[in-house]
Amino acid sequence: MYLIDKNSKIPLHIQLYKEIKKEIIHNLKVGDKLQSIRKVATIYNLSKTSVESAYSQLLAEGYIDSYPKSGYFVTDTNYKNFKKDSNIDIEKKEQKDDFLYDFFHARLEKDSFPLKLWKRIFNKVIDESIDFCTYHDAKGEYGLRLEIAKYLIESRGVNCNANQIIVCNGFINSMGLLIKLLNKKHDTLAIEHPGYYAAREVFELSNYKIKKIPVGKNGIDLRKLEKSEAKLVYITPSHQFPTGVTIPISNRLKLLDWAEKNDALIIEDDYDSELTYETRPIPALQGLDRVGRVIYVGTFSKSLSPALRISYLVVPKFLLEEFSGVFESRVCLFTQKTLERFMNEGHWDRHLRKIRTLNKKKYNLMKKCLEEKLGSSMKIVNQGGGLAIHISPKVSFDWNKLEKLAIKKTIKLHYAKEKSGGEWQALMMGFGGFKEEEIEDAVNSFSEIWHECIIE
Amino acid sequence: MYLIDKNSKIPLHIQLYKEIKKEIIHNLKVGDKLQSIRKVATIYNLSKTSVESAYSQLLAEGYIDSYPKSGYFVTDTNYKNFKKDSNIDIEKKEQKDDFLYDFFHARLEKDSFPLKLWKRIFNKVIDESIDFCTYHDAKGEYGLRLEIAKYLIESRGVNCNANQIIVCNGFINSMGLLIKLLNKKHDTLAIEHPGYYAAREVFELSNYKIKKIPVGKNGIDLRKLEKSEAKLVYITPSHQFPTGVTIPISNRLKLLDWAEKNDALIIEDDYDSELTYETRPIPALQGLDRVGRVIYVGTFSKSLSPALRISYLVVPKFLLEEFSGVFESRVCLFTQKTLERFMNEGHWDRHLRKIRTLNKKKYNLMKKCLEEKLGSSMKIVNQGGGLAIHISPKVSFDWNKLEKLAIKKTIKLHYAKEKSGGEWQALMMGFGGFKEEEIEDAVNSFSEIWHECIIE
DNA sequence: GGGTATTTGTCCGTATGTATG
DNA sequence: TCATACATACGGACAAATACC
Repeated sequence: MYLIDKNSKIPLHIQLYKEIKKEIIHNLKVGDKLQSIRKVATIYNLSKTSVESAYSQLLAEGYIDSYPKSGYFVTDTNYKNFKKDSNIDIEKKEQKDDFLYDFFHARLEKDSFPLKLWKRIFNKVIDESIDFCTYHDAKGEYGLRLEIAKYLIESRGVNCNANQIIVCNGFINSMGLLIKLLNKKHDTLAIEHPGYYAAREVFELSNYKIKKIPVGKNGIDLRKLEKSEAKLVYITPSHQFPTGVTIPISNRLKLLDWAEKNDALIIEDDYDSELTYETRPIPALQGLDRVGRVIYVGTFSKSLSPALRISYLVVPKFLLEEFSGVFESRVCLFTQKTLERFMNEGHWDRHLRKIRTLNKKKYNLMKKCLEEKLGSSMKIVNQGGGLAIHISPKVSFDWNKLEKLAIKKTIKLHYAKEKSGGEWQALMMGFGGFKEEEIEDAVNSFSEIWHECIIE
Repeated sequence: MYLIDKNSKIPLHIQLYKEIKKEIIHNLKVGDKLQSIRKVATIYNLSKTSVESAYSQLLAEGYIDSYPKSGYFVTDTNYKNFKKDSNIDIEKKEQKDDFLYDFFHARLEKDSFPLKLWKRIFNKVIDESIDFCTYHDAKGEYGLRLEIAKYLIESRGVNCNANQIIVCNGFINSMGLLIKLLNKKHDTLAIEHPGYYAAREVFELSNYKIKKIPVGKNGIDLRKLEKSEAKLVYITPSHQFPTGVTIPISNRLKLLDWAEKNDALIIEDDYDSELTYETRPIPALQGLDRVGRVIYVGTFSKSLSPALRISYLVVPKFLLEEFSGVFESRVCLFTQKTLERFMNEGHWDRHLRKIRTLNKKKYNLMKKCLEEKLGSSMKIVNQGGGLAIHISPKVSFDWNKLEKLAIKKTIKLHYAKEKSGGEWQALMMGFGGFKEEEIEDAVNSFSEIWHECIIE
């Protein structure tokens, strides 16, 4: 006896389908005959179509077989699987630690992702019924690569075409791919010091030897780079991480010279180019490269959403062939197509303009608040663009106490501790993750613990 | 065959109306019966209403007559001369290097991806406004990992919990991650021969030494595996690729013994487990493992869509810590969340049941067609599950000619050429990518060239 | 045991409700 | 508000399998 509720919101054929499925799983044996469509329709006062459609769903899912003009019979494929009687020993989800304020520089403001828009575009994309059943271009969808190339040429002065773009799946994936390409020719990486730790770690994990090259006020020390004899260097020329310095044009040319003479390669990470708000943004180093020694690395994680998992490489043409072979597309096709359309319809440009304006406002506010609250006890170490203001104390200061107090107050601070040449210790007061209206409160909270650490 | 463009701004019923009108004028005779509304709706994936409305317009304009409960028939008033040669703007389809028939085993039937459903669930997910602005769990979303664990436990007999699952971004990415983990402890991989070339290539690319171990009728040769002294082996125990053999329980236990004694690891690739249709599927090797020597590899590419880029690893607990650190989430959050919900609401189970049922049907049809068309000139090499029937000629046969003819007819054939022990050459007649109604035509076309290659 | 009435799956046309933009 | 597209629900027509006389 099936329970069918005519007043339920659940359609009749679905109700019936579920009831019969239950019956098959619990009470019926292989080969048992189901009641005929007409019989069920009569008994439960349903139309034949409803019953028919319930049966046909069960048929499609393999619960029953149909023998035309004869009846429906329970199939032999309803194995009880391997279900253990006990429920899964679900271990507790690891508790994510949450902070009151996190001064990390490369955070995105909550709700900055254009959800509504993304939804609309996604729906358009999915209605276009692309072929989701075959494998796709290993470098990423051509249309998306084209949009990225257009953007890079126009906004970053990069010199490339769509075929040089490879869509990856986040910064680390980009680096991983690169390493796969290079590891037959390179085993040593030169990297700025202080520099981006995550890049160093990826290469270290792949057993690269790391040569730390100091960073001066004109960026990486070229003489020491030359002396290191490395043939591969990772740099952040537009805004050095974490110092924020920019390599001037003269040094850029020297760097390219170095690469050409030594048959070396330069990995240019343009990590925060989308976020800065200079009136005259610095074009990419790659655009100056005439001989194909620069590999350009970019990402949408910091400007759009880290949850999308889209980044890209721009590789010199001579390296292109190496990417064919076992490599495969890395990013969900829906996401690629949606981003392609997002860019193509101009939303990307609009989005960037929006966050740039916002970041400029936030930078000014952050600076004002810091100066007001910390006043003469602090000096600002770097002033350039970027999403953080680096400060250090002008007075005797107890760094250890600061760390402890910050933990106690659940304020996450970020230090630039590495030493390059002389001692270099600063706090990176990032504002990327704060909303405009949060900044004052955040600085206030920080100011309280800061002042406690000043040694009289 | 009507051309219906779902993207077009022209309403579907209008498009259909025009197409049918064209058909009536050019190809149909008075009294010919049109296909039923339901049939057309199914074939072109339209709603019955759209078709009905096209038909009713044709009815109104006198192209067809309706005989209720019986069908629509072409009337005798279709004067051919009033038709204007209006703009024949049928767009050219992009010419992909497409095959007439591709007998690859692991293809998905076109349109098998549940687009509508996916769209609906995606919209639900995006309306929940998750936090898209922070970085997420590096192993993959917890909820999704839980769903995968539930599925693996119940349907594959895998012994795991959600924390052992790591969401990756396709088979090669899974392997890449694994290699990163292992390369400090392993440099040699044992692999079945013949075996899955893509797995071998990934390891080769990472400079692994490869030991090819022959496959017998009980799967990988255990004695030779032992003699190889490898400490890492890649196998496909449920359906060996490409021979289709299954490792029996006795050998599975021996394999696990070997791993335990030699402190070795087993990579179990369960690549086609979702697709097969045996009444009693073979549980995973991993489920027998009591000491944590098995790494289980699975994917959604073959059962749902390769465009999603979702695969997963199940790693033994002792390896888990190694995965923290620089690794980062690999799959678009939207996609993860959508899949999580897709599984949670039971659609995954239903989807699997459907494709299994379909595959069973297709297997039977394929076998029947092959036997009918090739008859005594062929013998079936393997009969087990899987998505291909392996055949080889029983008569003198010109393999070279077959290859050439296949190219000429744009039929893509797949060979199992590798020799293991004795000569072993077979054609893998895969049916995964065909729709049910295509199989007969595909085999017919193949049969034509097959017979030309028989040497009298 | 052979013809006939009934049952049965399947295909069909139609009407109405509902979500979407 | 309106058109479009789809989901839900109804009952008729048909041919083959089955049961019955």
